[in-house]
Amino acid sequence: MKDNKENRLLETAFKLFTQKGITDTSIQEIVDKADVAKGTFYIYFKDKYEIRDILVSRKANKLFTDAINSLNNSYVQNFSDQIIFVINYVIDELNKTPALLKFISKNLSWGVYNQTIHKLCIDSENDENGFYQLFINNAKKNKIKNPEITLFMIVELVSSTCYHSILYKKPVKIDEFKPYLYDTIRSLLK
Amino acid sequence: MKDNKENRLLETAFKLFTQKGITDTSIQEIVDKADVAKGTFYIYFKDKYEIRDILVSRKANKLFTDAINSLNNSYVQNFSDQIIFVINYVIDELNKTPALLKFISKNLSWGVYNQTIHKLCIDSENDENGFYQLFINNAKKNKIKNPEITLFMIVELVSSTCYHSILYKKPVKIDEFKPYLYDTIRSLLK
Amino acid sequence: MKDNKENRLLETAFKLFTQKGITDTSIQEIVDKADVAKGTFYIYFKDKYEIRDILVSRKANKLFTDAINSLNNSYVQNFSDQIIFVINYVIDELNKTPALLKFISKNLSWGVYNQTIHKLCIDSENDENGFYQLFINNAKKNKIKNPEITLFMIVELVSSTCYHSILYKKPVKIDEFKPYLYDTIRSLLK
Amino acid sequence: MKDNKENRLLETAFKLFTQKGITDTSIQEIVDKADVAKGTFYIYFKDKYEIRDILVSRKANKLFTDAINSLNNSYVQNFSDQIIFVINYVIDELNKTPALLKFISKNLSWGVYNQTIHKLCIDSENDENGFYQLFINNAKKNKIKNPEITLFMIVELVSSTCYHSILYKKPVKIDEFKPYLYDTIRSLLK
DNA sequence: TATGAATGAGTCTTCATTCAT
DNA sequence: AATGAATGAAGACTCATTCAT
Repeated sequence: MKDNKENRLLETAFKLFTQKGITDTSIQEIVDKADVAKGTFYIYFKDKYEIRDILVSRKANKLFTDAINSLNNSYVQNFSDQIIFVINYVIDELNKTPALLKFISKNLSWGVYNQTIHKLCIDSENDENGFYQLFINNAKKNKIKNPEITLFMIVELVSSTCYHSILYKKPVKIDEFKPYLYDTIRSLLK
Repeated sequence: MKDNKENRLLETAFKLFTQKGITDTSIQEIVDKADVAKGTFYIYFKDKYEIRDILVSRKANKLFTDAINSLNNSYVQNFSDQIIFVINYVIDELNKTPALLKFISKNLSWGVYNQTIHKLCIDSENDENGFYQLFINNAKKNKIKNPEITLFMIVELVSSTCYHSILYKKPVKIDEFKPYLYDTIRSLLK
Repeated sequence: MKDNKENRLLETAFKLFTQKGITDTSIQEIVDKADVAKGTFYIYFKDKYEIRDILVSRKANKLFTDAINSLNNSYVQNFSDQIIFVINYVIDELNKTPALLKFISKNLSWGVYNQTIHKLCIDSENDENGFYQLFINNAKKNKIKNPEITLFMIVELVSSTCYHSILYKKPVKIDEFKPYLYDTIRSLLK
Repeated sequence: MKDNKENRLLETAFKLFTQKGITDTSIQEIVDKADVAKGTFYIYFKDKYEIRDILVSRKANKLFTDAINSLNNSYVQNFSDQIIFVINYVIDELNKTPALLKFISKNLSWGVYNQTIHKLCIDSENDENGFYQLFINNAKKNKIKNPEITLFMIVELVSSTCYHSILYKKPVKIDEFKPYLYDTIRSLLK
């Protein structure tokens, strides 16, 4: 990641967005902390919201790619185990950086999520590489009736419950919650 | 509900909040559409966010109360059936008014939800009346291991998936999605 | 002083004016603390500034009247001693209630002061009673060249220096300052 | 003084402050008359009161510096004469621009005055240059018992009486008043 | 590319004043 | 005489966006 002005703006915006929310972050603040002139912002971005979308996409992509890469470097073969491996990787990452969790959750709508997933798939040369492909392909082999709906439920259940469990430790902390979550996922994959 | 200025402000704010979001709604707009002077707003509310909190609480309370009342007027006896009855009632209501769904979802955090639930319980004369009590009590009788965590997963799964299914009809419409959802809930209650 | 609404408003306004200044005191605050309706304010007073003027006049009048009465009850005969007696009385009173000093100083312009003095004179049945008459008459007897200008200098010197000395204890406290002040006044009266 | 926006704002604010007082001058009015956009005001100043403080300091400093410079260019040697020379210079200046007198008087408290005087002293290379130093040093040589208190009385007497004499010509015009004032000062310096 | 002074529309908030009851 | 809900003008302040350099 080069230290050019564009990247400085992106990273500074990310810090501020996660610290105080998008609404409470002004462009003035971003350019000040990025040590860049105000006009420069408008050379690279249309407005605050463009920078937000780029960030969500970047950060989410990296998270998924890392998870898939990690899976590929492992020797996990069983389908359910693979899915839970990926989910567990992502949960652990988000548990390390709750600010990232908050940011992605607040801004990663199902639409954007789908786009992101879709992009990951079509961007990867090999169809097998993406999480979506991994899931759909294997789901068919495992005779899951409606893979897309099952994936939808898993994604929503995981993201929604972990959001609260990680950020507010309610009703229990994430480590305590994981067994219940993974049990439920396994039962959904049968 | 009387047509006094306070209520006009509340209802106008609700319309605008659901149409364009809280951030993009100005107090000027609220008072203009409510046909009330600007100063009048500040007689009744501290700011935009106070009006939001009152609305979330009001609307959510009504939804749950109506659902429980409807259950009490029915003859559904089985625990799982009761839970699904309540959920189905709420889903149908929200499906009729997607704006309400959007508004509550965006603003009803787990904390506020818990408070709302809690209030519903302690306000009711009979302990059995609230949804939370209904769930916890029956869950024990049905030997569910950790009722609170199970409820948490159900609530998050339902709210998160229905949000997308109702509002964006993705991945499928709510009517098509219901069977999958209720199956999953039943399996969680075993 | 009867506890009617008019007096409640006056006394409440005085408290607030001395505590936080006139600009920072709203009519709302006055009526709230006076436990009176907002409209009632406008029955008795035109606006904030009318209440201020009434207060200044009342408070200043009382101060001077008390001082003169005290002088009349004493056996001080010498002219300089009488003047200093009155000044000392006023200084001691203001030193007890610095809020009153601040309030009067900020609002008792030379014009209003003159009016006040004038009123005191014409309102009193006996010409000899007022401070102004006391000064002018005796000054002539004592062959002071220009009594009015001398009084002007004394009044301004006393009010200006005591304001700082009492309120800020700068450059010295009032008790330490008094000897210098009274010496100067005596030399002005020669 | 360059005709940039900052200076235009300062000078416009000064005019308005002296004409109608600070409270009755709105920022909108300042920027309108300065022919500058509203936002520009906030680039240079935090609020109305920052602009006031800058103005008081600037104007008062200039007045004192000019007076001292004028004294240094003269051949007045006697202590009392020097003090009266400076006072007379300042009175004449303020008499030319009563608005400046009003503005400084209302805002130059003893504290700020002292600071201003102090600054003038420590900023000058030669200790003898400031008015305060001039006074204190010579007062000692002239065996004045308490120079600081004497200066205090002179400053307060001069400012308070001249304020009324210049602005309201009461009880007499400044030219008529000067002899009495200077006599009093001379007697204070003995 | 890069700058940052300047803009001015837009927002929140206060508060003196009115008036129907 | 008393009320207090309602008004809306007026003010402070913010900030995304532009543009001449």
